[in-house]
Amino acid sequence: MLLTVVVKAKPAMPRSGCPVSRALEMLGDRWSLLLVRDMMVRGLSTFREFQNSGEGIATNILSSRLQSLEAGGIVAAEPSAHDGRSIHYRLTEKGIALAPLMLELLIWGARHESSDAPCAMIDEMEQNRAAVLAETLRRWKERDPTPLLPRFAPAGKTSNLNPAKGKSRI
Amino acid sequence: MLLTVVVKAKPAMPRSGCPVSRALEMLGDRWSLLLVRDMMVRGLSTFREFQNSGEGIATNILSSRLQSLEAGGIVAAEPSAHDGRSIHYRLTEKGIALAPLMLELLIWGARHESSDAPCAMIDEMEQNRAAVLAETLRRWKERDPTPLLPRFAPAGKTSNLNPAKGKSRI
DNA sequence: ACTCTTCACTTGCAAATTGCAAGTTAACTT
DNA sequence: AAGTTAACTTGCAATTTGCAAGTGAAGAGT
Repeated sequence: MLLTVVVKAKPAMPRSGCPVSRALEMLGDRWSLLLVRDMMVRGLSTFREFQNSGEGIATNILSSRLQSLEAGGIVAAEPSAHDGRSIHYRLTEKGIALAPLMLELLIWGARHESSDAPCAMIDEMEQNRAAVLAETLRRWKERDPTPLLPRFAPAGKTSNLNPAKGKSRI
Repeated sequence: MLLTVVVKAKPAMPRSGCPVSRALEMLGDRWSLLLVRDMMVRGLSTFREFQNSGEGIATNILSSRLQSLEAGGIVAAEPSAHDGRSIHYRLTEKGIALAPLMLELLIWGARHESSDAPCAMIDEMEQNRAAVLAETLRRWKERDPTPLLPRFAPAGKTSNLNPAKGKSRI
């Protein structure tokens, strides 16, 4: 049948052996890290959820990115137990290992580009990096889909990070 | 004269207010962070140096990316004092603030993608994040162009990070 | 059992971006 | 004064992206 899988344009060039360059080969585009974010901090896992995630990714691009992330060992796809149509994409260990990077990206973005993230939340995360990462890892391990962060666009509710009232002492 | 500066395709879409998304609008491509890396840890600063940096960026793309980074306030261009042709690109505060992100990217890349970075070096950086970042900041402030990291491709020499023999106690 | 949705993708195509090679201009060097 | 170098443009072909409209299999509703 000779299936032709055209995933994410890796058109020859082996680039340099610099780890930064290698990492960017996989993640250096507009969408890949956004999908990782959706899985990591917003608890999304299906095609449909990513599609409605709010950034307006085209379905063909979404499909292509999911494939390249899977090919790169960052996400794993598993069929849903309750719905034969549905597929759940989940971060692998390699994928969840992007958490520190994601956190720094988030902090930098909030500090230096205009964003809807409240300053207090960013302050808190910046001062409790380890706790945030621990909580992120916990969610991943326990398959806890509760969003760690709100969506920031549609006047969402506040974060789950503040230990004030929440049950989890992060 | 109506100069038309076509910088880096930001073609309308205001995306979401998520800080991660905003950060990726500026940095989410194959080249931008590579240029930041060149400036941050390899001490490069001129067009020519970036061009010969080893990743094979095309000159028109390089030009376009430098413009977008400048427009985004991440780098600043200043004419060379000694050579009227030459322009030095230097990270701004906003740019050097990407250091933690860059470090995590480097660590992740080295750990999870094949790279030429020696494990010992990565171990060291991972355990001394704060020191590495402090040294990076110092270099930036003092305009010290000595590479913090080697080029990893052409069998370069080892890092400047190891305090064993180096003068700087990081 | 039959129809209507929903889910996860494809496909076709136009528009935008990228990469390559070949200029161009002003500033050194000899 | 001629040649070289730095920093870019320009033209154009090859990719890649984005949009709209399918497709096929699995569930839901009746």
